[in-house]
Amino acid sequence: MDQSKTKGYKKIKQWLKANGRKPFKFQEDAWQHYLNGYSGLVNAPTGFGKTFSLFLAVAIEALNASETSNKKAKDRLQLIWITPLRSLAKDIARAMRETLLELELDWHVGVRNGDTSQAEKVQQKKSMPEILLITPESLHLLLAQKGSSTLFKNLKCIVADEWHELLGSKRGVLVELAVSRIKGLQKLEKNQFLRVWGISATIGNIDEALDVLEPNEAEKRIIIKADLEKKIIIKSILPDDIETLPWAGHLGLKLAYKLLPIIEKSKTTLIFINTRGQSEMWYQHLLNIEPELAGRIAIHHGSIDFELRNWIEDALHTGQLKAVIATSSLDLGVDFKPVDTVVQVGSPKGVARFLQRAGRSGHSPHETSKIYFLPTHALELVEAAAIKEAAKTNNIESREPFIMVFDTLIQYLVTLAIGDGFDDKVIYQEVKNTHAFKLILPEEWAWVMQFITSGGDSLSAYNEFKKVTKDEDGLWKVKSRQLAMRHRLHIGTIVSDAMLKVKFISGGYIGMVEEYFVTRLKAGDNFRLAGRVLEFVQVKDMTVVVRVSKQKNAISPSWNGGRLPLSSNLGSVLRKKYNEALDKTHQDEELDVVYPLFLLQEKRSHVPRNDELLIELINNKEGFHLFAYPFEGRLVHEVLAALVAYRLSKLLPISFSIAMNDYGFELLSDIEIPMDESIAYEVFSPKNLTEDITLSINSTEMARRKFRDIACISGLVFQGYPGKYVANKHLQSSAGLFFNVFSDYDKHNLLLRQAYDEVFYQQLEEPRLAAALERIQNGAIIITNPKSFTPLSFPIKVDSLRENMSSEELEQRIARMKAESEKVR
DNA sequence: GACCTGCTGCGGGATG
Repeated sequence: MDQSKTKGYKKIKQWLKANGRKPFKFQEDAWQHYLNGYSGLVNAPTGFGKTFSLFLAVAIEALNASETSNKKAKDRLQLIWITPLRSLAKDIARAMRETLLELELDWHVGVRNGDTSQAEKVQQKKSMPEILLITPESLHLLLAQKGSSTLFKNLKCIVADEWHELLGSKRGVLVELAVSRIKGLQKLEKNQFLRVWGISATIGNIDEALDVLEPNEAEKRIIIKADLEKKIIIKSILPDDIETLPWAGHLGLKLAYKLLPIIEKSKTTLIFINTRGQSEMWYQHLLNIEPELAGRIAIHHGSIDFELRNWIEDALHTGQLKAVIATSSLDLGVDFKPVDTVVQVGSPKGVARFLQRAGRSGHSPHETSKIYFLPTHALELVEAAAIKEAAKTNNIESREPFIMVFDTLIQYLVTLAIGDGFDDKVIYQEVKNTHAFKLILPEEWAWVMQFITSGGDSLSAYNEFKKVTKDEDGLWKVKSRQLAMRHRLHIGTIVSDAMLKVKFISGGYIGMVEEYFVTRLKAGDNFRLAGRVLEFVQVKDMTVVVRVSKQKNAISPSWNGGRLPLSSNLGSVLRKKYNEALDKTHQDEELDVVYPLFLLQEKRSHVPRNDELLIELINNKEGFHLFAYPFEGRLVHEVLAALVAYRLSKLLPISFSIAMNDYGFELLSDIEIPMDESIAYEVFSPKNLTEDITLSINSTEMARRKFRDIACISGLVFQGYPGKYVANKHLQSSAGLFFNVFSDYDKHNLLLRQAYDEVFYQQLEEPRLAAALERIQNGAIIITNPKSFTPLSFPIKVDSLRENMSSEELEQRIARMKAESEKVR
């Protein structure tokens, strides 16, 4: 049915017209489909009003129904808007409130998350706002409330904003489960209005993204793709001479001076750096080469105090700050806080991340986004060319949804049990209808139920694991109030490392550092955080107390963050660009600049073709090196190196030390490594892959480490109260205890199985590894014997040296390598 | 010809 003749629809169009705006076609598409009862997914570039496509659809519906809507205060809730970030909720709420005012629609917009005050929560309990902006965690907390099952009676729509961010994580599973429950509750009330919509940036598996959000194919579902091109210009910051760019390295300070004019001529600049520690170094370096920037630039990353970060975001927004150096902490929030210019320092490792960052500039529909790329080593210029091509052909990474995560399921069931309780037959069906658990077997469900009611086979002797019991009304509930409170504190799937807050003696928080970093400090030592040099005084009440230091130089804490491996999309385009660089079949200025390096690589060894695997055998004083370059990212290379080492050692007793980077890996041995074409095909074979991986790496140890998160999420381990401190060691050891008990007495424990699955599929990326080996089998293997290190092998060598050496020793070693290299020349 | 690596995100309320 055409909805454009309805009262509300006309009003919205008039209102837009009065503001000099015309809806995009995709927005009207979304309104029409929403009003006709569809669920779906909206996919459009940033800056085109994705938010308004759905928010206004719900508003139209409300305007159409305005006379009849006279609901009891309790039944007000119409729209749940899920955002992955608290800060986004604030910005979206503001925009919605302004719009509602202008539309004269008397609706309230509420925000519900960890920042919401107790008073406000009580108020919401009495009377929900019509629109509620909420995080996945807080939505589960809502389900954990007594009396929550009536809240969703008149709910019309659930929107998962930035759905691509949640999709590839257990937080996405939280959304799936909450949606399944709310649908079930509406079925009970026989009031089924609910439509489920996602808003997503472009990802490789957009169809699957919809399947996860609305798995029922019988529903009316649609994907609305905006037929709009966002123009993006990618400009590499090129060295005047390739020789100024190092062969190896990740910091990139050598080209920093080229950034100054860019910062100067832009009103606001966002500089993305890959790591927290490096962002501190860049900040210091920019101030050193341009003291005028003092007070006009700032750092923003995950270990800087929340308040300070808020201030920085606002100051950039208002133009008080000229530039901010940031990690992925500023990836999101594109639609509300655009900047003039964006710079990416070093490899972004993936196409999607790079484009998302680019989108923060030139944000309105007809502007062009511009992003500068500053390479930190020579080969990164090839990455720049590869990203340009991937962006042009829309070769964007997928986000793999999680399935069969029993820790999250266990948490969810206890959540329901501390709320209004649950009927296991009903919930089983609901859970089985989600994407995450559609493969769950009746016996697995029975195991989960047994686990939350009795603690399972191995924990049945302990009362604290008998969490859930059947009530007189036939529903499963948690009786203990203390247990319920502890559980509420633990809702969510993010498990953090032990961090200590950093605070001035005089008061005022600066940020966080890791526990282990502090253990190495003694009183009087200096370190750098949030761009300031701080003198360590003491640790008191689990807070690091510091004062301002007069020293200029200090160490930067390194935080043990996640690793960002090269995505396989980028890897494959990268291999292609290697050929074009040597053949000069390209139009990339970046490749022109690195051309001399490719010539040298070809002269000393070989530039691998698209369908080739290059193996370099180099023999020097250090020993016998084998380098191989699959371009699959360092996580895959880590496993691949162990696998090849294991298979070689079956041919002849030999041991290796292993090193890798995003492009390839190295095996180093004292004795000559047996290698020819037939051996190469054999050791890079996908045959017996799973068994050989298991034998070549210590999967038990890896699973044990994964189990820490699983133990926390499933509620086996209590992480302590917020603000109170539980030592990391304690957490690891008690999770380890459970791991041992389950391994010894409860082999069929599903949480144990999940730990191994997570190791194989997420950490080792077995499917990607298998695909890489398949590709290698079908291509050629080229073996060369260079006389010295090549442009490809050198960076791996430097990285491997760095791991075991101080920087001074490293300096000497590099000087020696350089000298030896020159002799050959 | 060549050095300083490792991201982000969340989080109590029932009862007197």
